[in-house]
Amino acid sequence: MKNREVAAILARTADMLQIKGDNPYKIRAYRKAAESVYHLDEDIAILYEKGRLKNIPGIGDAVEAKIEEILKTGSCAYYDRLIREVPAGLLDMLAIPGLGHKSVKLIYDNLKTETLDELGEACKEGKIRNIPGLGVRTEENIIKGIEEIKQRGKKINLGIALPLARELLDYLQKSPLIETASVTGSVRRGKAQVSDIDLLLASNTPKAVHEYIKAFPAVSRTDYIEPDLVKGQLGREIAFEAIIVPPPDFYHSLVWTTGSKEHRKRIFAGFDRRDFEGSDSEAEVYYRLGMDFIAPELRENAGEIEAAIDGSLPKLVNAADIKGDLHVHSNWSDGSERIQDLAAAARSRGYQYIAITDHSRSLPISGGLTEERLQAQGKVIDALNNETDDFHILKGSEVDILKTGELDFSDPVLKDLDIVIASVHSHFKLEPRQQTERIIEAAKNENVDIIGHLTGRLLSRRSGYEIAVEEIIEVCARCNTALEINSHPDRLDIDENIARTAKEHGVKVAINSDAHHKKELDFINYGVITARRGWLEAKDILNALNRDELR
DNA sequence: GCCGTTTTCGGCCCGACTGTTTTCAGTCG
Repeated sequence: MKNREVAAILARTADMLQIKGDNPYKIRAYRKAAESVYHLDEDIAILYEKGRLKNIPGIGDAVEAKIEEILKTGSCAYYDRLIREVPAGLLDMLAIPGLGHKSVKLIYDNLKTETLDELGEACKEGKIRNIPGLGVRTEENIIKGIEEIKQRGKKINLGIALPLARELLDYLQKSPLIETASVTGSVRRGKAQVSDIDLLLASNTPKAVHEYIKAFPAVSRTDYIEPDLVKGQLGREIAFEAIIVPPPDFYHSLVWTTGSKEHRKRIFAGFDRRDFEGSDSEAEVYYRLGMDFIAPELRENAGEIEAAIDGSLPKLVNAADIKGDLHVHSNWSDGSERIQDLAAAARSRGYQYIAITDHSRSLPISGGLTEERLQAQGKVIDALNNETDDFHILKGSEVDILKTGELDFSDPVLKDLDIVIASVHSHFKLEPRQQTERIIEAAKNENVDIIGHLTGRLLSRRSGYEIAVEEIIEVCARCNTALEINSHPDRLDIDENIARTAKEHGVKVAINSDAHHKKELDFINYGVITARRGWLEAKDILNALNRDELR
């Protein structure tokens, strides 16, 4: 049982209690406990064995007992009882934007609709508008929300898929039955969302490999087996495929299965599988194809084949090129760690600098800083910087772009900071023209260095706001304002396409973690993958600069 | 249900928008 799964049970407990209309503070307690468990640095099972669960903030006697039960049995009686009281479909309804726990309960009490489909039907029959407190707009909103959910399908964010794929890969690589193994498919190409996890294995004993795969603890089901293929499920909802090939075919198959389909179709046209037998690397496969090695992230038939033939592929940015993180939240706003602890974590990653960029005052839920507190924070940072020469904490802010395009701090205050990220956190539904102007206004401010999460998309939850991206990029190019690749796996915003456009216009890109916990500094890897998919090189990246160059 | 450098009981981040109302509850960030 992983931290993530324990956290999910606690979070669903909170959801069900909320639908039932239980004590709001109890609900918040469960949410907080779920958050804490999710962000633990250590394995919760190990903490439990050491008897240290109660050291976790937000976990007291009651939740401790439940976690103990969950670790031992996979669930707990309290949770099971709630499941019987609250139909699972009601939790799905919470994914509809604008529909919260109260409305879900209200609709259920009146109509007894238990699933998304039933709810959709009720809307179409005009039954929602008859419920006191709800109206036609709510009805329309629900229909739209359900459509969006259906359209998204069952895609998984890379942030979930990649760690799982690596875990399974680790396990497979330990087996003497398997000569070589790799993650492959869309996960290997680093797509922000994938539909399944694919692995490629080289082995002469596929049958024994089947048994070995089935024995992996996270494999919950194997439902399709052929001599060279195992299809199944990891955990409760993630599909995987393990493709088994004879060792001499491995690298050809790796190129083949990594895809994309369009890339594969074009490069292998006119070739035969036998042309690649015995290749000892992917580079050799590409060599036999008459072109340079193409990094997996580029294999989308977006010009990479031509570039590989004429030797003009970009030298893609690597994680090792990143010299610091320019977007991190401390416990001065909604982060959970002290500035010095974040700095220590960044330093141990080999960074030269970190920027503390807490929220500004207009975002009260996040504990946004007033100008006075921002100045006080600056003094704390000065003092920390005085203690060391080989690492630097930059004074920054993630300042809110207000509805008008004005910023949440005055220019003199911003001018004093080392780095300013301007981001939209409110009024997502402005007219496209107004929304575009609003961001352009911020990008033009000479104190703004970076525009944060440009489109505001949240993968699987919310599309970005409607803006004229290219127009904003042109302004950024003129005003020397950078764009952010927000590396949070729920955002990956800007995406690879916008990143590539930015590069073409000469706009620098900052790859930022937006960490709220020191552990989340690791998110940067997803940002690097996205940058690579956008053809970016180290010279395009703001925080690939050394500390002195950056300043 | 958690927590405590005045508390083992009585507190527990907040402000704005939306859609429903006709003064406000629900949702969001």
